[in-house]
This record gives sequence, C-alpha cells and structure tokens, in this order.
Amino acid sequence: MGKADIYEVAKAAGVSISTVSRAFTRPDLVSDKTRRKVLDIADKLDFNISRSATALKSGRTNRVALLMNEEITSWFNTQTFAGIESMMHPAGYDISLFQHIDTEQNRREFFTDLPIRRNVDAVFVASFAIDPHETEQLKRLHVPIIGINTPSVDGFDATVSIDDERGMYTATQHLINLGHKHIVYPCSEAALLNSSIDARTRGFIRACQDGEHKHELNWQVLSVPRGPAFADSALSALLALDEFPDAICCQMDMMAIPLVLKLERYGHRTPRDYSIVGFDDSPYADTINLTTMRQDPYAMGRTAAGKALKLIDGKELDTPHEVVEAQLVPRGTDMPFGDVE
Amino acid sequence: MGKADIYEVAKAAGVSISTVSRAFTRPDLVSDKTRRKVLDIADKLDFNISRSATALKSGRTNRVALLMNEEITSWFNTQTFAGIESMMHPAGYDISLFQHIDTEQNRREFFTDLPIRRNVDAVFVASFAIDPHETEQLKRLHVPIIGINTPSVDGFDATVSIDDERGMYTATQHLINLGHKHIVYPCSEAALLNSSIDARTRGFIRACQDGEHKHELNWQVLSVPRGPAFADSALSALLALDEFPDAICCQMDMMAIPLVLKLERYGHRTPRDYSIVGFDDSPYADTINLTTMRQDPYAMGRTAAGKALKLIDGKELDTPHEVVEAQLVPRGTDMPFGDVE
DNA sequence: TTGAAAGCGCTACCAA
DNA sequence: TTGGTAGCGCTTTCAA
Repeated sequence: MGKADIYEVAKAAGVSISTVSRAFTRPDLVSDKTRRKVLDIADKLDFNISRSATALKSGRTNRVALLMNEEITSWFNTQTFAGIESMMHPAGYDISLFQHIDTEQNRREFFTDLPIRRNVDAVFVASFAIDPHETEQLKRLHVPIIGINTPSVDGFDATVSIDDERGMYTATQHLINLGHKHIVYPCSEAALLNSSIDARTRGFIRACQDGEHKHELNWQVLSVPRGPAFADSALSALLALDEFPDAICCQMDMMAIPLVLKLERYGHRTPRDYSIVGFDDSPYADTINLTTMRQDPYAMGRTAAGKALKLIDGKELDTPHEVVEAQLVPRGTDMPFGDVE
Repeated sequence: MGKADIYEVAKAAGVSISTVSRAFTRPDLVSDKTRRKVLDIADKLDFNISRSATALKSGRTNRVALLMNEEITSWFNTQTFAGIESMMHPAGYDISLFQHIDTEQNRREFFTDLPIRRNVDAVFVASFAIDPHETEQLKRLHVPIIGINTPSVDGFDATVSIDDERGMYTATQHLINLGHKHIVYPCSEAALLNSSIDARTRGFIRACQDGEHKHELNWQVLSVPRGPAFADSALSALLALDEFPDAICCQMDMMAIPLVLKLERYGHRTPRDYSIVGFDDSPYADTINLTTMRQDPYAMGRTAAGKALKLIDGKELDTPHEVVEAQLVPRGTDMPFGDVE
C-alpha cells in the first residue's frame, strides 16, 4: 500500500510496464478491459505517473517561468498570474515565479545566473522594461519568450500589451472635452522600471499639448516619490497647490481611489468640485463610482499563455504581437466643467 | 552554442560528468580550479543542471501543491500564496496551484484522481473545510500535509490558523464595551466551505450572548446570498431594517469598506451615526480609516512553509500546530455610543 | 580530488 | 493490442 512503482503495478495487473504507462498517457492504445484493470490497481496501490520521469524522458520540463516587477500581490500582477495559471495549469504546467526583478541587484543576479536555463519551456516577462542585453540573455535559454506589457516587442517571440499611452491620452482628452482648464496628473516615480507608468505619463502630456492648440489649458505633472505613501504624498502636493485643479488625471486607480476618499475630508468633493479619472478599473473603483480606463490583465495573461502553448508546440502564431485598448468606463466622478450637481 | 549536455561540458572542461555534476551541487568536493573552469565552460555552453533529472534521481519532486478555495485573486489567497512562495521558491520548490476546490465537482475530481500523487513533496490546504474522508485521501499521498486556517487539526501534520472565533468575539465585545445596544452582523453565506466565516459568525453570536447578561442588547445576524453583489445585498438589507443599528460588525473588510462608503450616500455616517468594525485589515482599510481586526496571511504562509520544509527534511516540529490571534486595530470608525463627534 | 558505472521511472521504438 | 528494451540526464557509490 502506497509508494508502489510501475513494476509493482504491472505485476499486479499481469501486464508489462509499457502497458501501464500507456494506460495513463495513451489510453486509446490500450484495450478497455486492460486499461480499466490497470487504472484500478494503480489507484489501489496509490500509483501515479511521475512527472519528473516524464519530463526527463520527454525533454520538456512542464514548467514555465514568470518574471515580474515587485510583488505578486499587486492587483495587476495577481490578475496576470491568475490568467496565465488558468491556461497553463490545465495544460500541465507549473509556474515558477521570479518576483522583484526590479532592483538592480536582483536583475543582475537573475540574468547572470539564469537559474531557469534548461529548466523551463517558456518565459513570461510581465510589465517591465528590459534592456537589449537582458533580452539577449533570455534568448540563450532557447525557449519562447512572451512579453506582457513590455515597452518593445524586440526580442520577444510574442507579446500582448495594453496601449497605455493611448489609454491615458483618451482619459485626458475626455477631461479636456468636458471643458476642464486646470488638469493635474499626480504621478509616482517608477520611471525606469515600469514601462506602463512611463507610457501613461507620455499619453497625458501629449493629450494636453494637443489640447492646448484648441483651448486654454493649465496642466502639470505632479511627481511624488514612489513607496507605500505615494497617495498621501500626492494628496499633500495637491493641497499645497496655489489653486486646486478642476480635474485630476491619475496614473492608476490606486492613486485615484485614496485621493477621492481623502480629498473629501478637505472639502473637495467629486464631481461637484473637480473631475477625476483613474486607470485600471481595479477593486473598489466601482464601489466609489470612479470613472476610469479599464484594462483586463487576467485576459492578457490568458492570451499570453495561449501564445506560449502554441509556441511550445512549435506552431507559428498568426499575430504574435497584440495590442489591446483600454476602455473608458464612465461612472460618477466626472462632470462637464462649470456644471452644478 | 546552446543546448549542450553534461557530456559536452565534461569534454570541453577535460573532466568527467561526475565532476561537472559536483561542480554544481557539491562545490566543496571539487577543487577550486576545476570548479571554476567547469562553471565557466558551462556558462559559455548555456548549460545548467536539469531539475527534472535531479528530481528523478533524488526521488524528490521539488514541487508542492497548494489547494485553495475560490480564486487566488482574493486578498487572503494572494497573501497566503505570496508568503508560501517567499519561503519555498528560495528553497528550490515550485508551487502547483489547485484553485476552486470549493465546488462539489472540483473536490470530487481532485480527491478521486489525486493528480498530485507522487508528484509533490508536500501539500498545503488553505482555508477551507475538509472532511475526514478527504483527509484520508491526502494521507495516501504519503507526504506532509500542512493546513492554513483549517477548521480542525485532524489529519494534518502541521497547521497555522488564526483564531477567527476569538477574533470576532473581541471585535464584537469592543462594540459592546463602547455601549452599543443595537448591533447587526451582515454575513454573506459561505457556510459549508469556508471555515473562517463560520467561526467568525460563532464568535459574534457568543459575544452577544455573553453581553446580554450585562446589558440590554439587540443583536442580529443579517444573512445575505454570497456572490459578487454581497455587499450591495447587505446594504439593502441594512437599509430595510425598521431601525438602523448603532453598530455594525462585519465578517470581513470587503463587507465593511463598501458599507462605509455607500451608507454615507444614504445619510448614515460613521462614526457620527454608527460604529463599524471590519476583519482582515485588507487594502483600503487604512485609507478609509476603518477600525478592524488585523490578520496577516502572508506571515501565516511563511510559517506554514517553514513547517513544510522541516517536515520534508524529515525533521520533527516543536509546535506543529500554531494558532495566532487577530489584533484589534483601532482607527476612526468607532465611537462610544451616545457621543457626538 | 576525480572517474566509472549503475540506476532513478518513465516513454517510445520495434517486434510479436 | 501488448511486451522488451534502450536511454532521457543526472547523482552517487565505489575505486583509483
């Protein structure tokens, strides 16, 4: 009872180990009666095919790597992970997670040692800037490399990305179209490592520059240090302004949500006193009725995983590189400038 | 270049494959010069030890299973996962995730097929009720079984759990001590599968029953269907009450936070009009200044993983079963009954 | 300190 | 449909 190997099962079933193996992995090649008997005995003996042995024999690892910025606990990372997992797990793959590839030291270590070399069937790179040298290193793994929200498609076999720049352009334009004249973009500095954040800032700036041609516009990027208190820093910076803006455009909901809640304590209420839009449509955005740009990292994870599975199988991709658009979700934190509630 | 096996490395380095192997896994058994040379050549040839082969040879899988209720995307599950990962990854283990072991069908499938049999070195069971038959099935895996927030320690080699019942007792008592007379406990039905929720409800009820002996008390459990709209259901149920309560005790922050935000739209403001306490100290609890019971699933994950690693190594645990207490985090949503802001 | 060789548990080829 | 068998890439005795 317990710990039986394939030989014991074969003996108990009166068949060869080949047949036991086939009963599990090629059921169609085994007669119904034999297969049933084998599986039955295997169950009694607590036997199962060893993934390690299968992996060794097949030359596949049944494992993929996922590299991410920061912690998996952020909304974006969790959703991405869950999306990838939802495709890869049923396909028999485990995900080997490498977090915090966002510090100089971790990056160097990872890309020098390349601990995943020969040990994964594909690599996902989620949402961070990666330089050409690092891409070269990944190529030495000789496995498919799939990017999610990477700043460029260079060196990637497949990518799926949101158009952050355009998304934020849309959000900003929305505020400008509502007639707002004084727009502030509170922005936590994450510049070097998170491509999404940079792209969004560029989108805001471009929309404002375009808008200036048609309307008078007073806009600014309000940069605050990153870290756990970035929202409070942004709050202080906003309150320290000579004149409070009539619109706030946020790089992400995690900035917008605290601002909406805390500005109220200082007498600034949305949409009565100012409009605000977020980005992500992350948890509680709906609860506080935040107008925001929706992106769906879970779906992006699934798309990326689908591409990975095809590439692992040696198939060609019809569209290796996909770009998705963020969608404006109009809710209750924006109003035409000058209107009264 | 690329895809070299251990023989090529051995040849290029002028040593045997044994020495190559040792250079990686037993560096102390190889002379400095030889080791350096081998590792250098291995790097040039993009070689690395195969985990599959190591696993097969050693009899270990370097993989653990994590079974969870629902999606990994919930706050509790993500934190738990991240905690386990933070210990297991550096120790060389991948986590094979099994989500949604909370439907009758998924459970039956999982515990019948036992897909992890012979394929993991340990199993974590996170936060759900598991019956004796299922525990028996897990035992057939002949690997350590570690529970996180399981309703009982029976059948587990180790557990780490929060005392939900006592935590909620404390929260409720806190409200009673503030002098509140009319306390409602909005509760989403998750009864059968989530042991924590049940225990918390019991804690609330017991605290109220104890409190009744000393004060007059009007308390009730307000049960609403589970699902994505549970907070809105609770909101409706609260507003439909003949008399609005002066205190609300919530099974979790995800109930409390929407209630605080939405009740305000109906003129009920905390702490002016009512006190409310949550449970978890999850994201935005601090932002809205919610008084709540803090638990730390990340730390529980780490503790559980530490136990798992010892058990995998065949060591005995000093304290296989640990219970931690939730801590009251006093913030701004509670006030002595009758006080004016 | 190093090398030779057996064998971990399986899959897949070939033969029956 | 089934069985025999080589070999996947490594680790680990044992011997040198």
